[in-house]
Amino acid sequence: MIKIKNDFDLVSSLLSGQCFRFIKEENESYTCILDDRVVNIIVNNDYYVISSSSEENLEEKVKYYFDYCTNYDKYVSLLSNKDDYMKKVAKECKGYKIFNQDKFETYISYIISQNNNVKRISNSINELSKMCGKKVFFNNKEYYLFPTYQELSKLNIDDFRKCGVGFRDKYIINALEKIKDNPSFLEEIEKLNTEDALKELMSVKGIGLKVASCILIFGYHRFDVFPIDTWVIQNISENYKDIKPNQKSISLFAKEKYGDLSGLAIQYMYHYQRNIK
DNA sequence: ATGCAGGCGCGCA
DNA sequence: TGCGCGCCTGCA
Repeated sequence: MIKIKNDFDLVSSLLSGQCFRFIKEENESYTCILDDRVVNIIVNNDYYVISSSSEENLEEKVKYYFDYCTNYDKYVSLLSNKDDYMKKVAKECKGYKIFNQDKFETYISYIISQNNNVKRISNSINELSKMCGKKVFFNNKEYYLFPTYQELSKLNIDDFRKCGVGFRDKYIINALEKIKDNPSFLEEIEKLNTEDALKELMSVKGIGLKVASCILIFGYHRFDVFPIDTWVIQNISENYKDIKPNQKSISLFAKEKYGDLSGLAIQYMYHYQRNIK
């Protein structure tokens, strides 16, 4: 068991939709499956009290996952200087963080997320994990880690269907084949600039701009890519009257206005529109 | 109960 | 290049 400082908004960051593997317990604590272990987090005013199925490097692990290494205050103040509306949004989003999730897990999870709702996405991911992920016992309950590439590759198209991924079954297969052809595919993305990284991810049939952007921001912690969805379009059109409410103009606007932090800026707008306002 | 939920690929102009 | 359509499926 460890304690870490409660200096961000765990609950709203979890609920914002960036990760799919957490459970709210009856005692208001949260149980999350983080890569190689299960953790339970009790929220106190000053501390998060964290217990885990594995104590090994627990503090390091948790601090990395919940992004204690990034100085969000600096980003909030940089963004606040850009315009008045962003100043208001950033202030409200101060506690919102983008986690450091596993690349492979993000890659597969966001393929499943397309034209889908959070509940069913979580369901499918849990089923996949149950079918081939490692079983872990924690507090007398069983949990299943997200499968590794090797584990997931053992499944066939019917198995994916059984997990409820629907028509995305073939997209997952394509994504796995990409790694089969080039085992360091996901690592190589890291070295590319954002434009090339998007292009490379989109070379997988089943990954379009939206999914590729989600993978880069949530799996690679790239703060200069922005998944644009209806929430963001709504927010921009309500607050920036001279920007046309479509993908292209919003993308151009965000790049020019917020530069390297455009992804974080758009994420703040998304979060504000969907969860705070 | 029909359209939607954090899209995508395809076929057609 | 741009647009409309179908697609799994559970849920409001």
